[in-house]
Amino acid sequence: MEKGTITIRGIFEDMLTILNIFENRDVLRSTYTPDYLPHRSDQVRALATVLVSALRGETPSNVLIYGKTGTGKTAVAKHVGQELERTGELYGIPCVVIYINCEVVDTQYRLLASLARHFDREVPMTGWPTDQVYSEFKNALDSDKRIAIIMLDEVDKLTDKGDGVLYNLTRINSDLKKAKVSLIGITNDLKFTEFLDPRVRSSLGEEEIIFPPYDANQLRDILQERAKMAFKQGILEETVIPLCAAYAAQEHGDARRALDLLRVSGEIAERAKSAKVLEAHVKQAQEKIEIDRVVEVVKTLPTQSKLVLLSAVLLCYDGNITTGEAYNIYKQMCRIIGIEVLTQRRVTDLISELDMMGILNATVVSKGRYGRTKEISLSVPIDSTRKVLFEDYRLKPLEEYRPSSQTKLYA
DNA sequence: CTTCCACGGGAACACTGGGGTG
DNA sequence: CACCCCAGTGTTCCCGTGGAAG
Repeated sequence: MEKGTITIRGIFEDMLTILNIFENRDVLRSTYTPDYLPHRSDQVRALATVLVSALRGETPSNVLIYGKTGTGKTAVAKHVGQELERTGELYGIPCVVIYINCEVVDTQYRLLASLARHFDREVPMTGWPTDQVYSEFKNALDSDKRIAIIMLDEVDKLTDKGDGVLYNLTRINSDLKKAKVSLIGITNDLKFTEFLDPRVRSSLGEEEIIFPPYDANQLRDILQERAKMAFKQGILEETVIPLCAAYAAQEHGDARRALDLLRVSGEIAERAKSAKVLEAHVKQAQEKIEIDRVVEVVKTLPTQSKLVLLSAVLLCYDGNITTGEAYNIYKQMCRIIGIEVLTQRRVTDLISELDMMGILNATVVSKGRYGRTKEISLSVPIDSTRKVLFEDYRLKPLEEYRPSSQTKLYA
């Protein structure tokens, strides 16, 4: 950055003269739902085929939708849902589509509560017994003749006790006099059903729709489609879109990722005052996205997890880390900054969580006579992680801390 | 075959933030 | 108001278990 000698005068003119390469940047955001979904007509048709019976006054089968992230599950489901409601209105058949994202609403109570609130029933955030909320919802729903489609996005995120609600919901039809319910579960966890109560599994999975990942060609089509709306004419170098598509195809064909990449590439080009978006910008964007992701995740970690991560960071300089060593360092650091020390049991859980988030890599290794441990390695850039960790004021005192070698197992 | 260490499942508990009731 | 009920969450405690070095 320059020193504080910038001239204020003219600064805005300067900024405004930057070529605005975007026509409409929001088109590239993940919140934007396009009207046209390339390469998904099979899935749209499949879902519509199931739901059409609602318009004939029958209860549609429950549906389970599988597919990795960014394969268009949510977009398709919402789209078909809207279309169903619209058509229902046209024909005078009351269809209600309720969309719930279980990543936010992730407990039975909250799920039932938000369903009830959808029918304008007042339910407190907490406090009631669950069955009371359940019957509140049931009564509200049953007050009229209608068909309700409940879409549960990311059902797998419903925590362990979640299958209790699912079980109730799949059986709710026998309790209802006038209304009918059918469920649409959306998940990106292919093994989700293995975990489920068999009764729920068979009922929820009456119909299954698979969303395969996009290949590079399909991603290119999608990007092309959006780029037309997002950028001004002739701004993109020809290789940009294929490159974005190729990168994203490597990451399990995630369309969201591809769009992000394209948008960030554009933003980088814009900031570099380039008249065109070049291949190099895409490469920069790829790195930036990865780093941003890590920084964001690490920053929002709870203190204890940060501490555990920090001990891994400090240890990773001398090769592989085992839980035992990491735990010792962790303990010392807790004492230094006066934070309560968690049990080893808990710490292994925290490590597993970090593993899940892709910050660490932990694999169980058996060292024969010397027992069994998890071998930990960092899977993120060390230095930026360190930096982010020390941004937390509670960890600040540890900046000088060096793990003492007395913790080595063999004396 | 033994031995050793941490893994990881499950139960139990403490605590939080809310409600209803007398 | 005091008191008990409830769901949810984070934690500790207890314990059976894996598996290769010795």
